[in-house]
Amino acid sequence: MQEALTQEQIFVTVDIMALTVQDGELKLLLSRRVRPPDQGRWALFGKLIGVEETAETAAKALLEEMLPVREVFLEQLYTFSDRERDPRGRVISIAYLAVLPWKELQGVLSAGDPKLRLFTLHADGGGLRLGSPDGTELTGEDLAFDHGTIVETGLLRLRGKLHYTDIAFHFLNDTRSFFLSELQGVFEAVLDKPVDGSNFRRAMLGRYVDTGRMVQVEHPSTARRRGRGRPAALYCLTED
Amino acid sequence: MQEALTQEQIFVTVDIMALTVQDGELKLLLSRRVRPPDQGRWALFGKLIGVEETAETAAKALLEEMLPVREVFLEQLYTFSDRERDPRGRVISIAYLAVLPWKELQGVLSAGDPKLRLFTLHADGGGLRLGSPDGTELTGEDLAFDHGTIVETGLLRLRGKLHYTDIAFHFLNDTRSFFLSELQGVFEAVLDKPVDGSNFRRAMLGRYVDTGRMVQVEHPSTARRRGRGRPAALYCLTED
DNA sequence: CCAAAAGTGTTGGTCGTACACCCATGC
DNA sequence: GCATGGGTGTACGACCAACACTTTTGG
Repeated sequence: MQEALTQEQIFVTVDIMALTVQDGELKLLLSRRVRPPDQGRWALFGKLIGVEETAETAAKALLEEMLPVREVFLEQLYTFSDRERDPRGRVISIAYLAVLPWKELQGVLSAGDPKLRLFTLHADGGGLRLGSPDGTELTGEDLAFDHGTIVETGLLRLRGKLHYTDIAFHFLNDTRSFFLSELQGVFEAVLDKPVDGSNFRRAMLGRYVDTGRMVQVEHPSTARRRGRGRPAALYCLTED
Repeated sequence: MQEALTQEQIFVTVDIMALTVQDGELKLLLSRRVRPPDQGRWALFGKLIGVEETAETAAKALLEEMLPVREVFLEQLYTFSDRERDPRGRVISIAYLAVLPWKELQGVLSAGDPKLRLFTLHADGGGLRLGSPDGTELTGEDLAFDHGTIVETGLLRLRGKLHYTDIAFHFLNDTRSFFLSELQGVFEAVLDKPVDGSNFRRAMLGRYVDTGRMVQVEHPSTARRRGRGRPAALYCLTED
């Protein structure tokens, strides 16, 4: 006979830190809380996990609640369990990092829900700096609960993983047709500093083209013009 | 008025993957389960989180239950939430990685509790291989619950962090008096492959001695003899 | 007892890769 | 103005060779 488990109630939630790159800037999707606690503050998306859900599936479900069905990059970040992180009780949060192409979000945001907003995300030196087009400037402290801490953790993780994983590609609107400069723009937005084009090109060509994971699909000379400057080559990510 | 939370009962536990290096081999501390489910199988240490505990403090408390009070390296690994991971119900586990100097464990193990055992840990290619001095050979599948998965995750994380963190030092019996070869032994045990002594020395001297985080405390010529071969220099980790 | 061998610690070099930084060229 | 390519210097790891100092071995 196996014993039954007994434990005082602990609530378990998932929180999603949804990121995208728009206009060369890293942006974080936040929602304004409409009720206490922390009413009126900006927060990550979160929900309680159902008994029939894993943390993964709960996070996916939460994302799909607001986005058209589509596969997005989702990765577990860290689990936060400070006693005072939620005044409603003992709430443990499993935080996830989501990476979205800007085009995915465009539709959702153009609906004009004032409770949803994209904030530019910077973290030079001490803390976070969040900005919105209407001039609002926030720090990590201004976010609801411990969400400032979560965002800091996520940003560090993202920056680290940029170099040795394929995570940057998930920011692209179309992985089957993009310029290297677009990819470079993602790197620059995430790292929040300029990247040397020459080295970047060499690195990507060596890491992806030489291994067949990426191919040039259109030669610049045959392409239609796309704005100023020398036409760029189009690349396509191959799936395997 | 803030709403009360309601959620069907989900249990939250911490599980600890405790590692040490002994005789040039990476070893994992496991305990044999004395009751169902998975009775008789080897498992990580785990316990339910109390309402007054954070995951961190719960993990620390669990470690101290079996070890003399002392600070050990402890780091959150990942949170596992598969629905079928525990037949007793909906149990989510926050897994922690603990790094212990062999000398810390020696006392506990010499007590002779047959429910505790150190297994050598290898992971070449496909899966895990766990070995014990009595000839027992296990794979990840043989462990209780999903603990095989947890151990794989932890090992990958440890190997990655070895290079850009100070985690290796936590395996040392005495961080105030050690040989570089001992530290190199830790690297070789964790990575499970030989490490070039020349580069290792250069890297450590550059990374730690030149920055003042490590100092040579005894010149070989003035040292008492310590076995065969050329006498080695003693180093000491400075705290800051 | 002494000399050679074997084991361990330490230092040095070369080579290829990768990145920072700069400059040149094509369109 | 932007995309692309080339070149130099530096840092670091893989791999190799030599040397320093000790214990062990065996005549």
